[in-house]
Parts: sequence; structure tokens; C-alpha cells
Amino acid sequence: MVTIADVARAAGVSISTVSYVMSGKRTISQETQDRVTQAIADLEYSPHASARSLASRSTNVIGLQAPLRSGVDVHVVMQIVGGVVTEARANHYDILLLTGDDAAGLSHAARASMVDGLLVMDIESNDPRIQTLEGLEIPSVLIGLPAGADSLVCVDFDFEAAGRLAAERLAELGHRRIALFGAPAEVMDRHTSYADRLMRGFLDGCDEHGLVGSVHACPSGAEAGAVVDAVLNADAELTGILIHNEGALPHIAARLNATDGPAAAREPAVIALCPAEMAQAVAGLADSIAIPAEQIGAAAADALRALLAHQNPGKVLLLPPTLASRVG
Amino acid sequence: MVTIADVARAAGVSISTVSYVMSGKRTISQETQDRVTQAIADLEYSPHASARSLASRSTNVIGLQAPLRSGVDVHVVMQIVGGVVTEARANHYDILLLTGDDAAGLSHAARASMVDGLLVMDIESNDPRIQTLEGLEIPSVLIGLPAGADSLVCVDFDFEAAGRLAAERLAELGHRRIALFGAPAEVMDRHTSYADRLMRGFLDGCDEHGLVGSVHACPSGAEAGAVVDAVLNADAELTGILIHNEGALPHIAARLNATDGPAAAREPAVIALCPAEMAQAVAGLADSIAIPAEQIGAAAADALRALLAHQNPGKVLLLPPTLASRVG
DNA sequence: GTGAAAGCGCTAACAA
DNA sequence: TTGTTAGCGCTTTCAC
Repeated sequence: MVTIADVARAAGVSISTVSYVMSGKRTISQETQDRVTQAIADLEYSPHASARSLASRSTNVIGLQAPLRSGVDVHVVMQIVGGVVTEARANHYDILLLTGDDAAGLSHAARASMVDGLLVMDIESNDPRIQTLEGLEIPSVLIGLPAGADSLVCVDFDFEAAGRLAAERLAELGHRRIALFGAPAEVMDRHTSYADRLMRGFLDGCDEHGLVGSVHACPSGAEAGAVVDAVLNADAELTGILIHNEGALPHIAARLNATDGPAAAREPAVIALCPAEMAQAVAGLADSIAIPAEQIGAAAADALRALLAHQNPGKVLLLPPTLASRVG
Repeated sequence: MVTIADVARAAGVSISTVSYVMSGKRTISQETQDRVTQAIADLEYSPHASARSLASRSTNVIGLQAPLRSGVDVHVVMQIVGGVVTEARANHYDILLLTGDDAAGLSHAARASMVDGLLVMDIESNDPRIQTLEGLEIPSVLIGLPAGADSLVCVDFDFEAAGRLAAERLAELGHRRIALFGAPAEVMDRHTSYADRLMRGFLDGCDEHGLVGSVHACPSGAEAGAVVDAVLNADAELTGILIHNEGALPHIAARLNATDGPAAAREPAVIALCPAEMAQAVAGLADSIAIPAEQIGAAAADALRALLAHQNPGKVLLLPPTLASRVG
């Protein structure tokens, strides 16, 4: 193991000089500078992370609690994580993956000084972790938007605006009765923040434009097709659909494009709410609203960076939705 | 911040006693034991991770290099990560998420003593990271199986056996000309270990049973349907299909179940190679071979745990495939 | 512009 | 059965 003492010896300087060359917190003569830099390179020295964080009282690590439970859109989660990781790296932070959905993991990581800050995903409208986070000594950012006004910084896609936008678009196209096929029942049941907000925006949008809107939890597999058929059969006037369910999307699309079944005659208009590449990959969709998953992650990581730098990232950051039409 | 000294003071003992109560490396009287345990609980003390690892020369953290690049099966990756995390937690290890696919990230984490060991995913048949890993002071486990015999421990699903099994099954069913629709071209092009091995096993199986087999890279979106149609059109005798592509699976299934197109008349037999739940979710599949993604992750984490405990986990651990028939 | 040395909070000898 | 203390490798005051 190469230590700072080895580097100091090789460069013929003191330990503190090596430290200051690395941190840049002191002016060093160019000559010394060079000798030290050279020694560091020669010896392939990397400062011992624990020693550094013990002395400096900061770890340069961010704790990320990502959901691994069922019902979540895996692509979206992965992309958010990717955005977090990329942005964090750019700011010289590493990511500690916290498991479990509980508050215990969060407070343990904080109390053990394993991380400088926390990023928490899969927020529920009334999330029990919030109270824990508020009591910690380190800052945190929620990826999601809980119901109550609380003191934590929140970053997310504006699902409410997306729901409203979809309703508005379908109204424009002349539809009067529309449906949202959303997350699986388990996700809706635990009032995952985004599911709640999307539903609210969608129904509000329907109200505003005098539409009749309904919301349906939707399984993520092939059974989604049957759900859609059932809903279409139950309402002969239903002609507009918003889908927000990665797993169900290809199956629903296939069902709607099929030459048999209730959709065949009606040819309902479909809007998909999903990452842009996914909308591309699924055929037969008129419109889509992209979920900028990677940006969400990057924005959240950046908000945390700001907090750690004692800057003010703003209380709530919601990325706005935009509609992409297939047909020009 | 609560330190060990605070706990010692509260319990009326020395700090070493507190340390020994936590580690259990010394016999302590029941009475002292209780007082210390109580003080720890009262003060909500968690030992400072960096201080501990500086003194003990071990971090209880495992570095995980997971692929975030395109073309990978996100569900499988997430499930493997889930397995790693769960197994690691059970053994009191945390997971540091390493980004990038490069060797640099690995050696940096090792040299900075950020991790006790490394877990590396998305292995290519001829992976440049292997040499780096072999030179490190800390142990590592590959999730994948590179081509050359090397000195590293490898854990993975036995894709080669799976390919052979699929060919054998299709032969049994009486098919003579069969095709593998596999990973996207980018994955095949970089010779990702599992793609190479699956192909080899599949073609070997064809040889063994006198079948004509072909292998096709397959995009993960709706375009997969067109690829399948093209292949079916090009070979009128092709009647058996193995699919190993999460993104393409629902689209191919839909295409094969459609009442039009080349598949309609032929009704080819299909075997899906994917996580079990996914096979369930996609309609119209006769057989499937499950990828035990979570077990792979758990097995890899366990192999690394063994290495860290100076046990011998064995050089190569390949989880065997099993065939599940829909029709009893 | 540079060095010496006092911690950071723990673990693990060593001592009793 | 318990306490005292010397580090672990770094950062950062002091001192020059």
C-alpha cells in the first residue's frame, strides 16, 4: 500500500506539502509541485479514502436508496440511477447503494458517517422516511414529490402536468371519453408519488376540458391486453388512451394494433408516457410524452451537490413534460 | 455525533470495552455487556465507518461494476444487482456502485481502499479489465465467463448449456431447422460473454442433433418483429425458435401469434430464455428456460464473501439451466 | 513557501 | 474480566 509518507519521501518534501499539492489549499512553488505530482504518478498513489474522510469529516460518497421492489418501471429506475451516477462522478462523488426501502438504512448510513448526503427514490405520497430524513445531520434530496409540504428538497418529472397535457391533447383530437392505464395495482395502492400525481393531473385535465376520464391500474405483463379489452368493451364510447406502464406498453400496443378485438373497429388514439427510446421502439403510437429519466437523476444529484456546497438548489424542481407527435 | 467515547462514558467503562462488546472478540461479563448495549441503544450510536476501516484495514464494502450501457437486458441486470445487494447485506457488506466500464474505476477503488473486494458484471469474452483485476491486492469475482482460462473466480448462468438444451428440446419436438434470436448487434459485436456462450451451445446442440441452426442478432424494440418475419420468409422450413432478448420478446411473441404474416401458417415452436416471471407475462410461449438472475447475483456475492473469508469458493460456478414446459 | 505535530474515531496489541 | 495506549493515513492548525 502506497501512503502519503511514501510520496513525501520520494519527492523529498513533508507530508503536509503532499497534502497541499493535492488539495490546492496552499500556494506551492512550481518546482515542488512538479516533484510531488511526479512522485504521485510514479507510485500510483491514491489517498486512502477512509483516512481522508476521518480527517476531513467528509466522505465524498452519496447514499442512493433505489427501489428494487416489484411493479416499478425498471428501465426508468435504471436510467435515473445512470443519471445520478454520471452527474455524481462528474463532481467526484461515489455512490453507495442502499438497499431496503426502510428508514433504518438511511439513518444508519448517516449516523455511521458513510455518506455526505442521501438521495431517495420511489417516494410515496405519505412517505414514512421523510420524518427520518428531516432528523438527520446530513442533507437529502427526494426523487419524487410527497403530498405534504415538508422541508426536504424534491426533484422529479412533473407527472401532474403530464397527465393534464395528455388529457388536453386527447380533447384537442376530439375525444370525449378517455382512460389512463397506469401503474400496477401494488404501486397505486401504496400511493407512489408519481402514480398519484399523474392520476390527479389526468383527471383534472379531463375536468377542465369536459372529458370523462377513468383510471385503471394495469398489470405489467401480457394480461394488460385483457384489461384494455375489458375496459373498451365496458365503454363503447371510449376512444382515447394514456398508457403509463413500461411492461404493459408493448402488449397493449399489440392488442390495439390487432385486427380482432374491441380496438380493431374503434382504433383508439394512444399516448404513451415513457422514456423516449421506448416510445420509438413500440409501433403504432400516435403521440408520446417522454419521461426524461436520466435528467431526473442528474438533476437530483446536482441538487444534492448544491446542498453539500451550502448553496440553495430550490425547494422543488419539476421537469416539465413535452408532447412528441409521431405524425409531424 | 456520538462517538465510542460517549458510549464508554455513559456505560462507565473504557472505550476498548465498548469496542470488544461490539466485536465479541473478548469475553465480557454479562453485566458490563448489558450496560454497554444499553448505552449504545440509548445514544443511537453507530461506529464511524471510516474510523473503523482505517483502524481495522477493512471496509465491509464491496465494489460493484454494473453495466448501464445500451443493449443489456435491464430486468436481468436489476435482478442480479438485487441478488448481490441482498446477499451482501446478509453478510454485513455494503455496495459501492462503480460507474464506467473501465479498468480505471476498479483499480482506483482498490488503491484508495474504498472496498474489500470487487464484483464485475457485463464481462466480455476477452475482457481488458481482467488483467487489471489480477494485479490488484483485493479479491474479485466476475459475473460472466471470459474465454481464456484466467485466475479469477467466475460465476454465471450456464448459457452454453442453455443453448444446447434448447436445441435438444426443439430436436425432440421434431424440428429440423431452428433459429436463435439473440442479443442486439452491439452486444454480440463486443463479444459479451453470455452471448458468445449461448451461441456456441446452441450451434453445438444443433450439430449434435443433426439440426440446421442459425443465429440472428435482434434489436430490442418493435423492429424485432420485422427481423423475425424476414428470417421466416427466407427459410420456409424454419419451425423452431429460441429467443434471448428481453426487449424483443413481447414483440416477437405478438408477431408469432398474429393471424397474418409468415408465422401464421407455420406456428413455429418458441422457447424463451428469460427470467421466469417474464416468461409468465408473455403469452403464447410453449417452453421457456429461466435465467435465475437473482441467484446469479447472490452466488457471486457469496463467492466474494468466501474469498474475503479466505475460503475457496471454487474457480467457476455455473448455474445449470432447466426447461419449463407450459403444457404440463 | 514549507515543516512539525495534533488530532479525526476507531481496533488491537499490551498490560494488569 | 477490564483498562491504557499506540497506531491506522490523512487534514489542518501552528510555527517558521
